[in-house]
Amino acid sequence: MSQDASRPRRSRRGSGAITLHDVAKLAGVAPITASRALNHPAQVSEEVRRKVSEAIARTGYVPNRLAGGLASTRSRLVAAVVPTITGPVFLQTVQSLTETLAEHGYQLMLGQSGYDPVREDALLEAIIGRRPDGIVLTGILHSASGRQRLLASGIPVVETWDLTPTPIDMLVGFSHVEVGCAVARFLHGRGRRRLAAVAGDDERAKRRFAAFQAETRLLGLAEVQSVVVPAPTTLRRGRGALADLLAADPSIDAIFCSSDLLALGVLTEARTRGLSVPGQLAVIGFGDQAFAEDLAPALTTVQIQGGAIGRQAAQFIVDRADGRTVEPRIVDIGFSIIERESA
Amino acid sequence: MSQDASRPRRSRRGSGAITLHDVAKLAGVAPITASRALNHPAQVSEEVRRKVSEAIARTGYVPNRLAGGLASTRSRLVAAVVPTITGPVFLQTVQSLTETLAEHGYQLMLGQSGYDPVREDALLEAIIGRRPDGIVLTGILHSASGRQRLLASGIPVVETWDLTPTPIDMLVGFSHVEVGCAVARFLHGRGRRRLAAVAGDDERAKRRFAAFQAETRLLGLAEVQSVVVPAPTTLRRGRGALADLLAADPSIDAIFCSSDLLALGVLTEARTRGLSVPGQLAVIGFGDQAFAEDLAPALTTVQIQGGAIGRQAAQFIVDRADGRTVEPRIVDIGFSIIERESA
DNA sequence: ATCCCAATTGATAGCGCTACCATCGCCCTA
DNA sequence: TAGGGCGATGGTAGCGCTATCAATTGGGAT
Repeated sequence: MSQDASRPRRSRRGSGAITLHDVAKLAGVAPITASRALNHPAQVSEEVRRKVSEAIARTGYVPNRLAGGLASTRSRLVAAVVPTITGPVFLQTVQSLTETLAEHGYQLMLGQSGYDPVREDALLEAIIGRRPDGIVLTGILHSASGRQRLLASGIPVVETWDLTPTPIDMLVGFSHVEVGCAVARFLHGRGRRRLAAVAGDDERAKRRFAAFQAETRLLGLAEVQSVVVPAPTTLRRGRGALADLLAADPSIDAIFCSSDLLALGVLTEARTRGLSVPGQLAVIGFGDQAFAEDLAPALTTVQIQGGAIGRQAAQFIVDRADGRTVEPRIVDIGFSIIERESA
Repeated sequence: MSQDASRPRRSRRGSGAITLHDVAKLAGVAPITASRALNHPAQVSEEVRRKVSEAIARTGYVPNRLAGGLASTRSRLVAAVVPTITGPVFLQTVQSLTETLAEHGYQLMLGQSGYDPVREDALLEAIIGRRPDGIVLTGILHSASGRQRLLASGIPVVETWDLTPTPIDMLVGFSHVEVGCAVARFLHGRGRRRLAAVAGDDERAKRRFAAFQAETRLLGLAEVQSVVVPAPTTLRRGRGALADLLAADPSIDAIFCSSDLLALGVLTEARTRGLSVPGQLAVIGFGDQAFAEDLAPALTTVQIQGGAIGRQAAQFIVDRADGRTVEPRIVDIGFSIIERESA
């Protein structure tokens, strides 16, 4: 009787929500048994499972994953970092990443690194503080200090959309160098001799461009005309780029664009100038956005399986979280040139 | 001496990472003081602040937000739900949402509801389980049971991209009905008399279309020709839609498209058919995507300040989290018709 | 000197959950 | 019958942090 007489010294805080204890009480089992019924159903009897799920249905209980994560050191949260979500390039990857993770009970945290290294650092801190079970980096060249922090955090990291010999941890991507070479050879094979390029000013686009240029030289063609446009690549930049390119050298007969949107800009500008594509000018894009195949002329472009990248990245993280060893840790997803009408 | 002699009965688990206790010890203060130095710096002396930040720098400590969230019932996590991230419509909103939240120390969790109500329910459960400080719903008509769950969770909810008299909680959007009416009047004012529409089959697009149709009748014009295209709206659908529309009635002189991408499809198809825009056909889009202004002809379209929606939604949630009362809880962000060349 | 108040700092006790170990039957082997 | 092994359940003790209250100090005000 007296055990209850003295009011608790401090007031309870808590959210007031239904907890696992409430469910357990209602089901007539110990809290830990209720926990097992949810997380390791094979370990409890059929009857317990039934009673617990009944109690959950009756109470509308939703497990507190913060508490679960804290106790088990598994947050079931995965962070994805993109430069900016409005760039359409990584969307497919983010989408399939989200979906694949959801299938395994993981939730995606989205971070935008923007173009500011200070923000990038703050973002990393915010992410690591949430103790995600994995971090997916897409299209970002992180600072050395960021790399250091990621390493120190011990969180599985998947870098994507690139291929480097020394990944932080795991990697799924493709070779931008090979893309550049392949496009140069492709255009050459189509009889084009005066190649030009519109390159975004991000690291990867530059690498594609450099390889494109190198391969062009190897093929004994004229020096590549080029313009570099600041990120993000837009239709407008594409229009402007063609204008600049033409002003510098009206004889160009092919253009490799750093993105499909840029290519659409080039196509648009070419049309307004009465330049026929592919007759006078071949145009090839990069990304194979959904709209590419339905343009007039249909856009020839480099296709990257963005969805496959996301799925593989998710798989990497799930495997790692389940304690499986991930081998090999580098997956080259490849690319292909989709021949349509524009080149 | 003996206090240390008996080993702890059970092995420690823990992540092995630096904790606030380690930092506090190094700084020579109590853990709670170190906590305050971080979270309520005004409450501690200059010296403590200095010692603690020094200890943090030396150890590379990153606070565990799961633990913090559990203890304070404030996760500093905000969930955003979009139908699919690959639809470009909400990107601007998601971007500004992420950014604004980041400025206030919040992180965004992204969920895709897809088109499957079962997944929607699972998503809601995953979200609520994380105890976010707010949930932003964009462009989704959630099931009644979902609405119920959100209400029961007590988490602040912001619905966006729409205007309903009975929001779950807070709302920032605009009237799709007004958009439909305004576009009809706009086209009428431009001398168009045989209006047509390409509508996506989501709830909002249908409402815009219905209003467009109603207003057309009010203006005494001919019945609106229309096609409904399944989500997601793509360039291809736009091309097909124009073909269908023309087949049904070659005399149409204006088309209201449910998205800019659809409009681009219509523009593309019109061009391949030698139909002049805006001469023979006026085209008006919806969304004012970045590319709209640089098309040839530049696309006349309905502009929605997606970024403003995201910012306002973030503000709502931050205000609520800070205990401020949010009033009014409904914000009409409006829209405007951007006149360019296509209509 | 006495009291009061504010400013600092600290001790305590959880937040809601799960890892770890212990316990309890029960059946099987010897 | 004793011992061993296994499956199911429970008790305990935290995960790393912060809300709450308590204690201490150092001035003013009286």
